[in-house]
Amino acid sequence: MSSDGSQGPQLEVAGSRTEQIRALAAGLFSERGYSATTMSHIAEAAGVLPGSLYHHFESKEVIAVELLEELEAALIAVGARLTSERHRGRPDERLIELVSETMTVSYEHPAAVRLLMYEPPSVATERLRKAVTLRVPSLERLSRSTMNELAAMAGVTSSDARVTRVALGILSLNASSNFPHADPRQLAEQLCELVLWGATRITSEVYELDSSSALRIAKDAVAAWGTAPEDPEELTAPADRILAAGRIEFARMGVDATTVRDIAKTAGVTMGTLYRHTDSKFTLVRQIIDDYAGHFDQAMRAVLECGGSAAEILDAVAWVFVNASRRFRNESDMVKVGWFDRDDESSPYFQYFRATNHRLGLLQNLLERGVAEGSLQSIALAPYTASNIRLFMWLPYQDVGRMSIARAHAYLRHIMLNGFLVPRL
Amino acid sequence: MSSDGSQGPQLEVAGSRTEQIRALAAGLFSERGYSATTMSHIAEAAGVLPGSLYHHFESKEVIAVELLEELEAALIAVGARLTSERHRGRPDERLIELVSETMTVSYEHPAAVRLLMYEPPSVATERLRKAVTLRVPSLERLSRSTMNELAAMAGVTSSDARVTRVALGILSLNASSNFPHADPRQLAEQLCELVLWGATRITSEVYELDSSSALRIAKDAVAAWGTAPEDPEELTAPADRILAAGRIEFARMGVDATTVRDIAKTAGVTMGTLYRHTDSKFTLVRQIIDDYAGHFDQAMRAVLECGGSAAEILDAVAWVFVNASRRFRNESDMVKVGWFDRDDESSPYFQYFRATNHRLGLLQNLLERGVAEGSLQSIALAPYTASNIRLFMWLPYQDVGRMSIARAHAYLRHIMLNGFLVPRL
DNA sequence: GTCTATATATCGATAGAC
DNA sequence: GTCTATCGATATATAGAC
Repeated sequence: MSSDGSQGPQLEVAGSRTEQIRALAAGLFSERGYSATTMSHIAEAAGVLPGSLYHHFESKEVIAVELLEELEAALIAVGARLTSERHRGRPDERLIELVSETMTVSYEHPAAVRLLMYEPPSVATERLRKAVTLRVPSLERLSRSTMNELAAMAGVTSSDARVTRVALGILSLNASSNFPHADPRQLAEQLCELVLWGATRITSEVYELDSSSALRIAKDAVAAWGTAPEDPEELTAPADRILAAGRIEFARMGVDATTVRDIAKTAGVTMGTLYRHTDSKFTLVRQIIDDYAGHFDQAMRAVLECGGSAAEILDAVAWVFVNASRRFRNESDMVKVGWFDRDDESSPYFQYFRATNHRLGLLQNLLERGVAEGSLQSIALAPYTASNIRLFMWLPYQDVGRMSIARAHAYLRHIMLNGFLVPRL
Repeated sequence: MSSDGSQGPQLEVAGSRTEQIRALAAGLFSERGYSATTMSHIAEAAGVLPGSLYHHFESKEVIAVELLEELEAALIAVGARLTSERHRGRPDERLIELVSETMTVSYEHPAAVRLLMYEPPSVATERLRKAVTLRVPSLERLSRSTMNELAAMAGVTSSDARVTRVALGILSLNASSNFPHADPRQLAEQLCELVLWGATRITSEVYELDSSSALRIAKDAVAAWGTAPEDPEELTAPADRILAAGRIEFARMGVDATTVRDIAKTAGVTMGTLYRHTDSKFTLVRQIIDDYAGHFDQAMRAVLECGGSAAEILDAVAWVFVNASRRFRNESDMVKVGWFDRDDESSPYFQYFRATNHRLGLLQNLLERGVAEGSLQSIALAPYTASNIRLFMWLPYQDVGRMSIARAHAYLRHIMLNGFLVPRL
């Protein structure tokens, strides 16, 4: 169009007004989230009135759809490029390349990544739902073949290969959310090294872990959580019904998209009753998160401070994580979204993330101690390792690989301590 | 529910708040029309804020749907009642009863009638569209059997019976719109007498009408209208394309619901271009209506003032009407909606309806002259007769009976001059 | 059942670049 | 003369809270 050779004005270049505004919207979406960003915010950023945005986009939602399409296109481009370079280099290097390139795309499209991974699609219309289910067959093929090659070399089961591949895919795409300021190459290398080679140096220790006192402490602490009666129908006290309803609805739709009316309905109470038992939606979120945080923190601290070997404690931590992501499935979904408000003191998640941060420090100390003791490899001291371990353990393996608690724990024990490349016995 | 015998407060009686507000909305819809009535207007009438209305109705549209359902229920009730009284009385009296009862319902549900007949359903969602296609089988059966009985008695064709039945149905339901303050019984009697027995006394005159000078004048005037090139695509001048697009869109969607963008799109021009050729949507409506009004008025006046016999002129007027409702089909649809603003000086239809009113006076004079001459029956002097004649001639017979111009004119000639009960030769 | 606040969206109309 | 981007006003609707 703009290269038709005539001397006419060539306006349809990259920086069209629509693209400018889309980019501004992307910035706001990635900072504040989709629902918290209003058309007025976007308009203000663009220096126009809200109504004027509708000259450029037919709705707020299509902005999101377009951003997701850009992300998809970028991933397809990476897939195409890497496919043409297939078989160049060693498989572990190619894996790092794959992860690194995906992470680079993640950093280039943080708004879309946030939309994709953190904003529950239940709120959206068909169009957005479709845009959110993004498929990149070329990248999937590539990661499958690379992991299978690695697995074949090392004699690892194809099941482990599959779970590990999916886990790496999630963590790669989430890079820009999880590590807002990291270098994708460096991050990819550290994550892959951790996963491929694990954190320990002495693999023979592994087989003593089942009887470690750290694990016993972890199991006791987890058992103390009890089981959550998740169904509000089964509860009698209105306050409990409301909390149970909140857990379900907040997790399902996201806190922003869940209305107080939704919760009242699920709880089987009227709005009036609801407001007699809680003072605000904010408080409700706080109660749910604080309850969860208390249980989780208690278990984690008991384990982290128990004085076992670094490897034993790491293994016990894995137990806590695997159990927490099931017992507190709803709460995990909530804090996943809340992650973006982690530094906002007025956020209901603020306390939770402060505690998380503190525990991350304890994990870091643990890793340092392990290296000093000689039980952990020095890779454990790389800047992102503690976070990578936490994120890797935190994945919902019940979905990723339809794994039972025992299998998920065994898998994590193996990956964390031996690494993917060591065959399991 | 409220008669459960307990001593609890019995609040859910007929005048619930929701019903009160629906009634207020009905009043506004019937006065100002559906699209011109905003939720703020309704809220103001109810003494609440606009948002509060959504406690009672999930949307503005469902208010309309509910009103239409009330109308439908009322008609079904009439159908049931009259069905149980079937075969009582003479068929002409039963016809009057049927029309009268339908008109009574029309007066009790003026808002729904307006929605049903005057607000084009193209703007609505599926739900309203469905509510607008209202069927009352019992009433249809009843009117069919009554008309067939009359037809059989008089030896009239079943085709005439069908067209007449549909025409009476439309005019009955529209009574509250067409005659805001009439008595339904009286109106029904006059309409039925006109239709059953016609306006003339001397039926032999009829067969001279084809060569009357009034009819020749009417035919010449109609021929002078030329044919309208309705498709904007075929026009080159932007101004003409815009007018043609306006005619189509305004008629299809109603003026209120048609946006300037719609017109620009149909005309194949941009908004900027449109506004260089017309100054406002209002002006566009005016231009279309005034053009139509000019053509129509010229023909009508030529005929009404031509000095033939009353019967001849009435016949010639029928020719003009039948042709106008085809040649100016779109404009007819527009003024049908505009009818409600007929007394509003700021309406684009104001001039048109002033002229209409003036012509109605001329028609009235004509009828009086006919009675004085002895060619028309004295029924022609009843208060609503001139209006009834106008409305009856004005019906779109191309739809009502899929009739050609010639057949529609012959039908009207027969009904107006001889009445339904005289068989056609 | 209502309030207050505010969100998304529509629409008539216009300014101004080209 | 045409099109892009915009304004200003306002509509429908939602949501938290009481």
